[in-house]
Amino acid sequence: MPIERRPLREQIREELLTRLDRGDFVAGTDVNEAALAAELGVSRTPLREALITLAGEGVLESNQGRGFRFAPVSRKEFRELCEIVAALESLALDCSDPDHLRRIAPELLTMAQEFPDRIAEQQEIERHDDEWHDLLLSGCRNERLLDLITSVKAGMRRYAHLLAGDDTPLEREATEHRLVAEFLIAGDLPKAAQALRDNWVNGMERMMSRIPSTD
Amino acid sequence: MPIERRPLREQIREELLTRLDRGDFVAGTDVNEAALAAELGVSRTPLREALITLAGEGVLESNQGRGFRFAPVSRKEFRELCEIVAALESLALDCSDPDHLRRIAPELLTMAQEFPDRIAEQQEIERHDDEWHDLLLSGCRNERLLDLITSVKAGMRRYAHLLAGDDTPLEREATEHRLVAEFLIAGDLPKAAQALRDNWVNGMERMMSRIPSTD
DNA sequence: TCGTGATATTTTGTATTCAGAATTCATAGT
DNA sequence: ACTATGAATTCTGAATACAAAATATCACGA
Repeated sequence: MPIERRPLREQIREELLTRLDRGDFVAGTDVNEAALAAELGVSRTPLREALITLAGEGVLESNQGRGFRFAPVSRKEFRELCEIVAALESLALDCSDPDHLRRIAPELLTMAQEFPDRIAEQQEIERHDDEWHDLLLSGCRNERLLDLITSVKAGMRRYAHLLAGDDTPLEREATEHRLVAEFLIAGDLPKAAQALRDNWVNGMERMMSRIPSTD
Repeated sequence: MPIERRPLREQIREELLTRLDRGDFVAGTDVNEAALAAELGVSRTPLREALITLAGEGVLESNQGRGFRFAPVSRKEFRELCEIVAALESLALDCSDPDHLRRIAPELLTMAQEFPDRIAEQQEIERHDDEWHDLLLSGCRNERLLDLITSVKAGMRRYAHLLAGDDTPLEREATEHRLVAEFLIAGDLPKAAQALRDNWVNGMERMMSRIPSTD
């Protein structure tokens, strides 16, 4: 087996994203490069490279002379991101091999049904949801699109911890996933794509109230 | 007036993109950081920051230990990018204020009609096309989406110089722009969005033959 | 002639240093 | 008491230095 060797900047980026998921960072606050670098046990150089990457993904903002800060959250931006991901995942479905979709549809249905319990940890729920979406898009032949979706979703991670601890979304999520899977089994791609978009729109509406209304 | 002060990495990024437009770089070749930094008159640090940004936009690829290289072009990827931009611009139209669209529609029509002559320089044609699209999206309220479109289009610049010197696309381009504008004047958003998508699809098909078929 | 391995050179990835901008703090003047 | 001014400090942006990895060079032997 090949042992893992990737640039520090990528490892740092991932570490920062998982910390973001945990809600370790407060939106709107600025990054102290020296302190963060020391905490991570790296120098400022690869840290800054990771910060620049994250800024490109919308996780951070940068201002000349005053460094980086975690981009503030807002309902407006969250709505914007959901609209974008909905359109992109819908497109990904269009770019997928219909045969492949039919083949994985049963698996998607199973996953939707065995949706984790509401007592499950937030992290577990998110992991399960991610896996479902990953499987859904596994047949997409547009590689650039998959990369783009990953990148945009990184920008959404700032909102992850705001959702934590809400019950109602769960069964709703499961229901919609089931719906998408059933349409795929029936071979009705347009309906599946529509249901997928609805999933994002509803998810958005559901979470909206938990986001500070700074706008 | 406030004098312009932006980070070196951004200026470098732009310089590299304009050189890309000119076809100065050969796709698939790797970047020599020291040489390029010297040529630009900067140190490797901000250059690398720019390279990392461009890698995030798909202009470059990076491999552990062997630095950056200009991402190879392929018909497959070009098709993928066109599909993405078509979907995103179409979405941007959906996110736009209908009143604003009606208001700018005449201007869009005018611009489509006074499309630059075929003897105009390639650079001029591209500038005109960009301006048209910028105006079209000027009413989009989804700011994140606009940023994303800009970013994806940066990734497409690698293909810009491959198109240079082709005549036929010109009037076709103008026709489609006119079509979109006319639908907007008529207030028929869905048709306009469809025409816009067609513009990208047709543009893609037209250019396809000029891209080396490495895939 | 081709391949193999040791050595030299180049180039990247990361750390460190330096200069200048932004911020903070204290002090003087109103 | 409050504002303005300037020094001190902190932090970023950029340059330089260094270590490790990759590549090139070359000698040697099958």
